[in-house]
Amino acid sequence: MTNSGREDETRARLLDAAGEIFSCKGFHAATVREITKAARANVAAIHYHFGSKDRLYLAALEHAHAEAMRLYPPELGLPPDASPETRLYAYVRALLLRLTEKNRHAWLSRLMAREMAEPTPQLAVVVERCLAPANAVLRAIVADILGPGADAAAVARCAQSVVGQCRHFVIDRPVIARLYPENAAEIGGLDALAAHVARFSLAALRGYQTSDFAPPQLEPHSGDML
Amino acid sequence: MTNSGREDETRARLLDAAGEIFSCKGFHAATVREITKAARANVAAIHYHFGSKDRLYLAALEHAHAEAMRLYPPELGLPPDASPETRLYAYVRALLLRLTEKNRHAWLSRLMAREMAEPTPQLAVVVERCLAPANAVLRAIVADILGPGADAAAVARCAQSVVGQCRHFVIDRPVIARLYPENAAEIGGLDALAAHVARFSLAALRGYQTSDFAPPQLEPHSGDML
DNA sequence: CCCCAATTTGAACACATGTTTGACGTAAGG
DNA sequence: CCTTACGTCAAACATGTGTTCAAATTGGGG
Repeated sequence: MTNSGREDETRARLLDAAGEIFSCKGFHAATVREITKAARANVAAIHYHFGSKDRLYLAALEHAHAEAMRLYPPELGLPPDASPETRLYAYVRALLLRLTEKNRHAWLSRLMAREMAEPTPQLAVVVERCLAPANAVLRAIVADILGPGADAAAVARCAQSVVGQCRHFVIDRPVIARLYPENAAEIGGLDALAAHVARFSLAALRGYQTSDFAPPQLEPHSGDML
Repeated sequence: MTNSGREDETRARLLDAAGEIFSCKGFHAATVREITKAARANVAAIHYHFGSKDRLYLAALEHAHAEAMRLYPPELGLPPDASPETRLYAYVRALLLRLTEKNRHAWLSRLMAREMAEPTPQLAVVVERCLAPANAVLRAIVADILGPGADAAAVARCAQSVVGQCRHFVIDRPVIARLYPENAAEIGGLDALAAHVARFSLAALRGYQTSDFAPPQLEPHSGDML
């Protein structure tokens, strides 16, 4: 302690500052000096408390994961007898909330978003443990709406269509705003976005199984990909 | 050799190597020495041909943009009398192709994807010039399917829902694969993905206007965001 | 043949980074 | 009071970075 009581405090400040700066600038662009300055600590404090910049990054990710799960658990606090439509809306809204969290830890899930664009081996496991339970909940909701005729692949694809919309509206928000410069606010706030994604996805799920869509024959692409 | 004729060749090799390495490791993580080594050129060649690492990055982005537009133009080679459904499928397929391009320039659109996660001021303009025309095409298709009763905001949101699905299925593919480890191939190849996104989105657009969905009242979130 | 401009090269520079060191200050125990 | 352990701090270290420079190399023209 330096002193009594203060010992863990700088560690916690370091964790918070690291999460915020890592999420804003990425792992490489963020410097330990910037983090320690934001945390009002010395450069050596990182090595003392965490060992290295890498381990600090890992610790910040685990901390963010724990905080996100604590604030927005997959159950969402809904009554178990809620309709699938309500549960879908609640799931979408909670996901958007987790992705845009700006209250105490503005960076909670943005770290994970950045990880997906530039994955690091150790953290894939963390992402997996964080995303898998929530995704199971979503698939249950989707399966309920699709009905018994849907196979697992269709359920999985539709669930990812829902997640993809949410991630895009939040993560690519600066790009979307630039695409509609005249009326950037047209896209709307979080609740309007949640309503749109839920409405769009609900209509999609209801008409998915009975769709008469058959992909037309187009000129084949040169190389095989994916 | 060094002279005459070869002068532009190293510049082209530099451009190719820069695009590949920048797209794989990001701007900060990529080093000029790695790029010049991949291009079989000297470190000083970057400064000689482009002036700096930043300008090389900008040149690589513009080069990638031009190549992507040349290979997969927004018109998609469809007959002008094609149905909106066919045009939607073709647009989705072309977008997926652009995002997964692995033939000659595996990194064509991945640079843009990385830019969105970690935007740099100068390149936002490039992204804007690249994405805006294609997005106008998509909005026209979406407006056709939605019908005359849809306002601009609804069209914009639905168009972004389509784009978001495509980006998610391609960019977050490693995450999706980890979510379904038992049957990773279940999601399917590019054509299957294009068929799913088109089917999902078509059902959504057809039912969007006549949807009876009303967002249920949930406990409000603490902070206002976005 | 020799000179010239363009291009490439290896080596060095200045700087920022992550990391380490050793001293300093603060409490607790004898 | 002295010792000890722990946390903090400023300063320095080693390394890798982008950048720069002058010499070397190339092919074409007088």
